[in-house]
Amino acid sequence: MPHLPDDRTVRSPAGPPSLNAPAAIAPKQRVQDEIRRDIILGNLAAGTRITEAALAAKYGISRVPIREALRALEAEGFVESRPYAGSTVSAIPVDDADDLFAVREALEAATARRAARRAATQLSAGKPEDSWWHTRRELAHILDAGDEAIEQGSLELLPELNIQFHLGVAELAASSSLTALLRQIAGKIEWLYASDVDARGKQSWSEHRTILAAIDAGRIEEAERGMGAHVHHSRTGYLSRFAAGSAASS
Amino acid sequence: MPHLPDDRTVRSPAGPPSLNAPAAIAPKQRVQDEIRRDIILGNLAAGTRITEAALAAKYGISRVPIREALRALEAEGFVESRPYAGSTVSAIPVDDADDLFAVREALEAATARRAARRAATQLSAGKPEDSWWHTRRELAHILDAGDEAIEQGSLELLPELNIQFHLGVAELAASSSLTALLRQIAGKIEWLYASDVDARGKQSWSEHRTILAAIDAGRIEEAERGMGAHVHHSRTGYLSRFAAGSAASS
DNA sequence: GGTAATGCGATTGTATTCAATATAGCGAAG
DNA sequence: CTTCGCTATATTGAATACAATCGCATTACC
Repeated sequence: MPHLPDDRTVRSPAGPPSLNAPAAIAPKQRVQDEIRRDIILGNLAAGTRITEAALAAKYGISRVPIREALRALEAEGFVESRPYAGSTVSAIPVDDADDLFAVREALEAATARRAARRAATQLSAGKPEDSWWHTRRELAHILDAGDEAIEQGSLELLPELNIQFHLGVAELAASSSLTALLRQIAGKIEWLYASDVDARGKQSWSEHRTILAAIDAGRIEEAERGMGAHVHHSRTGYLSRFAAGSAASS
Repeated sequence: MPHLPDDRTVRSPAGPPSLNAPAAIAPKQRVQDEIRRDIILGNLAAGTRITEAALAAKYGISRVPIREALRALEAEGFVESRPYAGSTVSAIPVDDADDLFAVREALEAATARRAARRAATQLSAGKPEDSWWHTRRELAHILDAGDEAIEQGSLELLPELNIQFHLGVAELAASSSLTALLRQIAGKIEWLYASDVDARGKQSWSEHRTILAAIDAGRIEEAERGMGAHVHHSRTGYLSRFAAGSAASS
């Protein structure tokens, strides 16, 4: 964790507790993200036994938030738990890669279409909701950040930005069900791709602006087809690179 | 602890504590299922504010397992929580119905294909794993129970059996990722269908045997197409019945 | 010597208690 | 009369303490 130089056990004694932004994320959320990150990056190998006490000691908090984080990660499919038997790190779903991409293709095409339809509605009404503008602004920032990361050669930032972009589109679609599904799948995709961080995404990042433009203009069909093709490119790219023995047959 | 109607400290005085089946399900799991059931059946209306203390009092347990159950339900999309602001029952995802069915179609076609491919492998190897036989036997029971329920006119059993069948097929596919996704979607579909329990499934139940036969025989393509068509029938049936204003366009 | 019962340690599940935060209600100023 | 600010209470988040359960090693017994 090189980017956390400050001691995180310090209780932020100075400075306002929270102005308007909930900047101080809850410890539960923090450890959840941290553990998931460790799993995705391979710091926690599949099958590793996880004890709550060890995590509690590691992060300096009690077991209660650790438990909730583990339950959330269990729901996300990163750990598996049995009553009174503890939790273990799940196996990387490499066998499911092709199917996960297939589901994601249908899912993201749906979110893009919904987002474009909502944008068209907002445009015709002339009175966009501010939540729409908020998400739209975030997406612009994400696209800029990705371009800058590519220019500066810091490609390690792309995977996270990629997820944020796709989740942002799901936000524009204003469908909590689809967003939740995408979040679950995106985690797995990220997990699959983690070992090939560099070669990924750079070529497909530019497609994001095209997709977002179609959404903005309310071109429903174009947004749907564009997103479907985008995910499909990612799928074929992954399969050609890793040659997963999954069903490319028939 | 003002009053404890039933004495939960009693330790099942008669009978062995647990033979081989973990019959005594954990309270956490029990309340989770109970709350989800209440939400699906409409006993808890959308937008209802849920307080942990009330649930703890209702079920006679402390807040800790209640919290974990709520977190799990949050991950499943049935409740929404904000830090320090409590949880509320989510809205029925009626607007997402069409998209959910679309995703489910891709998902279940994938699980059916995987299941059939696995069956073909097991057949050619001549040495099926016992986990496969276990799930396969459960599926037979489920199909029989469904037929019997239809004969006896107790259609209220069909929705649960329907979910169990589809989850069973996912089990045959031996993909925890896809199973988790299907479980999440199935809950939503069940939620959507809850108001129309009777008219549902009876006509499509017979398709299950055809699909399972294709899986058993290892006819991969037939299984995939059969399951896809099956889900598609369900989709059009739902849309024609409820006429959701979702995108039937293009 | 092998097998099954049993005690022990480790770990998870639950209860209780305290701290942090948000929301509702009230009062005062404009 | 409206609106802004503040306090008061209710509710969630976290920490500590206790109980229940599982796995394993030891040991008694056949």
